[in-house]
Amino acid sequence: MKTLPGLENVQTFLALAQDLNFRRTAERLHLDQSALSRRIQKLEQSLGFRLLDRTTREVSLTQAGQQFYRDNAELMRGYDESIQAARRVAEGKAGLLRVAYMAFAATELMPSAMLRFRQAHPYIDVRLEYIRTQGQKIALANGDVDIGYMIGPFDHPDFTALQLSSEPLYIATPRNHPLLLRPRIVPSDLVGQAIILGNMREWEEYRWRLNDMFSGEGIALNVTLEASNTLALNGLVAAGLGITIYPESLIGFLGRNVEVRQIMHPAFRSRTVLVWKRSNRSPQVQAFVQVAKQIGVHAP
Amino acid sequence: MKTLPGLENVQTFLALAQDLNFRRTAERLHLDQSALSRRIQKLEQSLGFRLLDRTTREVSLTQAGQQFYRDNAELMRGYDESIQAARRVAEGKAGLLRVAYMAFAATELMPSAMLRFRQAHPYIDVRLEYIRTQGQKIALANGDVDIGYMIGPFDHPDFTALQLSSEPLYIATPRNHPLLLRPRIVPSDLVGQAIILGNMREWEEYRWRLNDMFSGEGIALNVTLEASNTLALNGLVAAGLGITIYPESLIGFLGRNVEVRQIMHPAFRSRTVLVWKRSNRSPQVQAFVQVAKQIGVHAP
DNA sequence: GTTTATTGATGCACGAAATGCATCAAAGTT
DNA sequence: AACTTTGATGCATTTCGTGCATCAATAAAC
Repeated sequence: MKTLPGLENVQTFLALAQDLNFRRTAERLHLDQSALSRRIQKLEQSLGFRLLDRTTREVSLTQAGQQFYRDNAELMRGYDESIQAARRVAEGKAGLLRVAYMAFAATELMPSAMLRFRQAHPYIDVRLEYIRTQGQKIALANGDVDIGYMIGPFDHPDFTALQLSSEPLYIATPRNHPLLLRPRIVPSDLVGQAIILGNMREWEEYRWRLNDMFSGEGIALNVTLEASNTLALNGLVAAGLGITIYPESLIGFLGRNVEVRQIMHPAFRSRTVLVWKRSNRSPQVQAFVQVAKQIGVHAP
Repeated sequence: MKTLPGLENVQTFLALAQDLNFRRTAERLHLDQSALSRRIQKLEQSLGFRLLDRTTREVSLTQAGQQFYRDNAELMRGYDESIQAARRVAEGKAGLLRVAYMAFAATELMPSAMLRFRQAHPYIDVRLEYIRTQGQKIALANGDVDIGYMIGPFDHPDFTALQLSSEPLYIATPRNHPLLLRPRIVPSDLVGQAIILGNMREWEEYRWRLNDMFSGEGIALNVTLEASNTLALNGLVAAGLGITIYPESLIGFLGRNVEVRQIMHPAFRSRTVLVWKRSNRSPQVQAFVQVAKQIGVHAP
C-alpha cells in the first residue's frame, strides 16, 4: 500500500479553510498560531502544491485548495460515518441495514422477509424506507440504502438483481362491468377500454412496464384518467369511469365496491427484484438476501 | 469542527489488515514490529473498540474491524483521488470534467458544446463517456461522471436538470411506402403500422418514452421486429419489413435507401436534458452548464 | 507621513510522543 | 522437551511538534 501524503493534517486544513484566518483557527483548535502555520506548511510540502495564498493581511484558498477542501470535507464526513458504523458492530449490533421498498413489495414480500430477518438476526438494526423504483437506483448508487425491492427486471453491471416474484396482473372494474361476464380475461379484451392509472410522477416505472406489455400485444393503452393516490383510483373505478390494472399483491387493498379478474397472459405479470450493489459485500446484505430469497413466491 | 479520532493511523491499520501479520507488515512499512503494535493499540484506544483479535499465533479482523476496513479502504482511495484532482488544478489544468452522453446528444448538442467549451476553458481536461440514460443516473449518483446528456424529462431532488432541446420525431420508411403519399404524417397514421425499433436492452428509455407518447394518443405501438444496432435497423426498414421512428438529430445518419417524414404532433418529440448533481458545485460543472445552455436548440 | 495594530512566518528551547532494541509469554512445530 | 514464531512490553533514545518571542509586511488610524 502506497502511503498517502499529508493525511494527518487534512483536518487542520479543513478547519483553517473554514474561516481563513490563522490566529482565530489556531485558537479554536487550542493551538499556537505558529504550530498551525507549520502544520499547513507541512501539508502543502507533502502534497507538493499550495493550498492557500497568504499575504500578511489576508488568506484565501487557491484553486487547488478549493478543490481539495470540497473533496476532503466530504471524505471526513465519510470517515466519521465509518467509525459509527464500526462502533455499532462492535457493540453487538451486527450492523445497520437500510432497505428500500416500493408499493408492490410492501404488502407481502418485504414484511414477511423482515419478520424472518429480525428473528434470525435480532442484532442487526434495520432502517426501512419507501422509495419508488427509479429513486432506488439512485439511492443504491449513492450508498444511501443497502438493498432495495424494485420493479424488475433490472440489469446493470454494478448491481446484483435477484428476482423474487412474478405475480399476475388483475383488472379492477365496477361491479356491473360487462367484462365480468367473460369466463376469462385476456389482454385483447382490454382494447378500447377506458383505463385509469396512477399518474406518471408517482407510478413512472409501473406505467412504463404496462405500456411495454400492451405494445408487445399490439394494443393501445388507453389511459383516460390519472389519479395521484390509490383511494381516488379506487373511487373512480367504482364510479364507473373506467377500469384499472393492479398486481396481485395489491388487490386485497381495493374496496368492496370493485371487482377483480386476473389477466390471463404469460407476459402480463409484475416482477419484483431485490437489488444491491455488487461491491457491497457486507454481511448484513448477504444475510438479508439469504432470508429474502426464501420468501420469494412464484419465483422464476 | 469536531476532531476525528485515530485518523493518523488508519493507513497503518489498512496495511496490517491486508496481510494480518505484525512482523511482515512492520517490515513492509519500514517500521519496528513494536511500533506497529503500539500504533494499532492507539488506534483502537482512540476509537474505543477492538479492530483485531490477536492470539500469539494468528491475527484476525473483528466484525467491527472488517466493517472499518471495507469503509476506509474505499475512503483512502477517495483521498488519493482528491490529491490528484487538486494537483491537476494546481498544475494549471483547471480540473477534470467527466461528461456522459447518449446517442441523441452525440451528433449535435454534445459536440458543439464541447467545441465551445474547449475554446473557453482550454485547461479543463474533459473525459467523454457514452452511457445510456438509465446508466447515467447511476453514474451520476456514484460520482463516476460529473454531468450527463440524457433523455428527459428527469426529476429528482438530488439533481438539477436543464432541458436543452426538444426535437421532433421522424418516421423512416422504405422508399416506396404508402405513407409517403400523405401530405403530412400525424400519429394516427401509424395505427397498425409494423414498427421496427432498437431492442429494449439498448434502447430502454427511448422505447418507454415512445410507448408513452403512443398510449397518450390511444394508439398501440406495434413493434414487430427488434434490432440491436442502427445499421440493421436501417436495413430492415429499407427491405420493407416496417418503419422506424427516429429523432431529428439522427436522421442524417440513415442511409439513402430510406425516406423520412416528420411526425406532426406537439407531444411526439424527444427532449434532451443536461443533468448534474445538485451538490456538485465545482467550477468545471458550472462552466460547462454555462456553455451548454447556449447551444440548446429548440429549447423550451 | 508617521504611528499603530494585525497579519502570517521563523528561530529556538523544551517536552511529549513515537521509535528501536531487547526481552517476555504464549502457542504451534519438530 | 526443545525450538520457532507469534504479538506485547519495559526502557533508553531520538524525533518531531509545540509554545514563546520576535520579525517583516501591510492596512488603518491619526
